[in-house]
Amino acid sequence: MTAQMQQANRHPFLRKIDSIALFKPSEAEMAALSAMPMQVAQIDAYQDIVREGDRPARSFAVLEGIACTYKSTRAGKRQVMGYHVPGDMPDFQSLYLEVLDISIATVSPCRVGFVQHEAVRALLRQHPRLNEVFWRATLIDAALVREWMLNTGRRDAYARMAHLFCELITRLGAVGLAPDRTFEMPMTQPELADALGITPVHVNRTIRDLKMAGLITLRSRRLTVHDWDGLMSAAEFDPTYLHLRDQDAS
Amino acid sequence: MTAQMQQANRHPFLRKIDSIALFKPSEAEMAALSAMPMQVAQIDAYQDIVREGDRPARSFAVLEGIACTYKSTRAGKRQVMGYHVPGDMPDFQSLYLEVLDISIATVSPCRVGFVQHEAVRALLRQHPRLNEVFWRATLIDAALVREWMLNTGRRDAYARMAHLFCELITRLGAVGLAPDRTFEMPMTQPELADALGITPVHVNRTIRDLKMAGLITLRSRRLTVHDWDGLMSAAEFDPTYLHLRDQDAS
DNA sequence: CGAGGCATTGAAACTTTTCAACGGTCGTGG
DNA sequence: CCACGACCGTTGAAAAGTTTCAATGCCTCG
Repeated sequence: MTAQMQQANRHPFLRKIDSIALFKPSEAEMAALSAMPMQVAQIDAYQDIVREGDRPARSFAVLEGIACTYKSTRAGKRQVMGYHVPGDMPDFQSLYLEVLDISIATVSPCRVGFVQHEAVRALLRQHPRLNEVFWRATLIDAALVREWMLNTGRRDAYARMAHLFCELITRLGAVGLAPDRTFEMPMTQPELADALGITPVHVNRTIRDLKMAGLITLRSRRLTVHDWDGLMSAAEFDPTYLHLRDQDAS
Repeated sequence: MTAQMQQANRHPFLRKIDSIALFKPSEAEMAALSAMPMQVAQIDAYQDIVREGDRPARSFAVLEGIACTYKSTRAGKRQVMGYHVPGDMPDFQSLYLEVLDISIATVSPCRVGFVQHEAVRALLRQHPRLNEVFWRATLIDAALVREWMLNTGRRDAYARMAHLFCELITRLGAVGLAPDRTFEMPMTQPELADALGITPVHVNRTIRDLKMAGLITLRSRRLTVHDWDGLMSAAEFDPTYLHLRDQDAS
C-alpha cells in the first residue's frame, strides 16, 4: 500500500479531528497526525474488532463502514451502546484504561486503521495541544452513551427507535453519508433489538408503526425519513448532545 | 475557613487521584493538587449543583455525601445515570465540553469543593503527567455509565436493583464507608426508580422480593447485605468495570 | 436451487405500569 | 406540643407494553 493511499484512507479520521478541535490545528499538528504509522485493514461484517477483557496495545479508527460498541450479559444478552461512523476512534479509551470493558464489532464491512498506543503517546508528547482534542473525543463518546441511557431507561420503544434513526441520520449526514435523509442501514432487526433493549419481534412491530405513521420507509436495508420534524418530535430529538459543528442532516 | 481545614476537606479528592493514577504522584504534584484554590460549600439534599445546558467555568469534587448525575426527558421523566461518592469529580468533563449535557444533584446533604477551570488548566500545564490521571478518571466514569446501560437495557428489575446495590456497596466500601456491607442509603424509592428506569411502585415490589430472598434488609434508609455472594450472582456483578485498585467491599 | 437467516404476523404469557387507596414519618407552623 | 400537610412506603387490581413461542414467507448468498 502506498503512502498516498494511506493518506487517502485516513481522511475521515483527519476530518474528525479537525471537527472536534476547538482550535485550528497547525500544519505541523496535521502533518504529525498524517504521519502516524497506521495499519489499514479490511474487515467483514459481524466481526469483533476488539473484545471485552482485551488489553490492546493499539487503538483504531473506523475509515469506512459502520461498527458498534456492545456489552453482553452472562446470559448472552447483548446491549449495543453506540454506532461508529467513519472518522470515529471507538476504543481510544484503551490508551489509558488497560483492560477493555466493551467489545466492538463491525456491522457492515469496514475499513479500519490501527495505530499503536506508543505512536499515539509519542504524538501527544510532541504536540500537547492534541491531548485536549482526543480527550474531547472520548468525552463526546461518553455523552452519546448517556443520551442512549436516557433513551433506553425512559422512553418507550417507539420513541427509542425514532431517536436512534434521528441520531444515525444526523451523524451520517454530518459526514455526507445521508443525502436526502436516506442511507443504507446495515443493521438487521435483531441487531436493532440489541441496540434498543427490546426484542426483535417488537422491533418489527415498532418499525411497522413508524412506517404507518408516515415518518419513514425502510425496505431492504434502505432507510429514508419522510417527515423529519415528525420523527424528531416523536423522538424528542435534540442534537446538542452530539457536539457537532454542523448539525444539518440534509 | 483556615488553610488546614481546606486541606482536610479535600482529602477524599486527593485520595481518589492517588488511587486512579497509574504512577506514584510526586510530592510536587500532590502539593500542586493540594494548593489548587478550592471553594468549599455545604449543600442541602435534593439540590441541583449544575444543570443540563450550563456552561460552567469551574468543576467540583464531592467531598462528603452522595450526589447523582441525571438527564430528563421533555415529558419530565428523569433517568439517573450514576451516583457520586466522596472523591469523585462528576462534571470534570465541562473542562473540555463547553455545554453540559447532564444535571448533577445532591442526594444527601453534601460538602463539595469547586475549582475554577483556569486553575485546573494551569495545574495540568504545570504538571502534564496529571493529564493522564484526570483523563483516566473521566474514562472510568464513562465505563460506569456503560455498565448501567447494560443493566437497564438487558436485565430485569430484580437483577438491576441487585446490581445497583452491589455497585454502591463496593464503591462505598472502597472508601471505607460501608463497614459490614452496611450503609445509610439516602435514596428514596422514587429516586431508585429513576436510577433503574422503572416505576416507584415496582421498586417497592422488587425490594420486597430481594428481602424475601434473604439477600438484604433495608429499613429507614439503612441497607445491609446479608448474602453478598447471592446478591452478586443475582446481579451478575463483576466489579472489573469499576477499575478499583482494591475491590474488597468488607 | 437450497439453506439459513431475516422479516412478518398471531396469540398467549409475563413483566411492568398505572391508578387508587391507606398508613407512616417527618418537619413546620399554629 | 400537637396538628397538619407533604411525601414516602406499601399493597391491590386492572391495564398496558413487551416478551415468548410458533409458524410462515421472503430474500440472499453460496
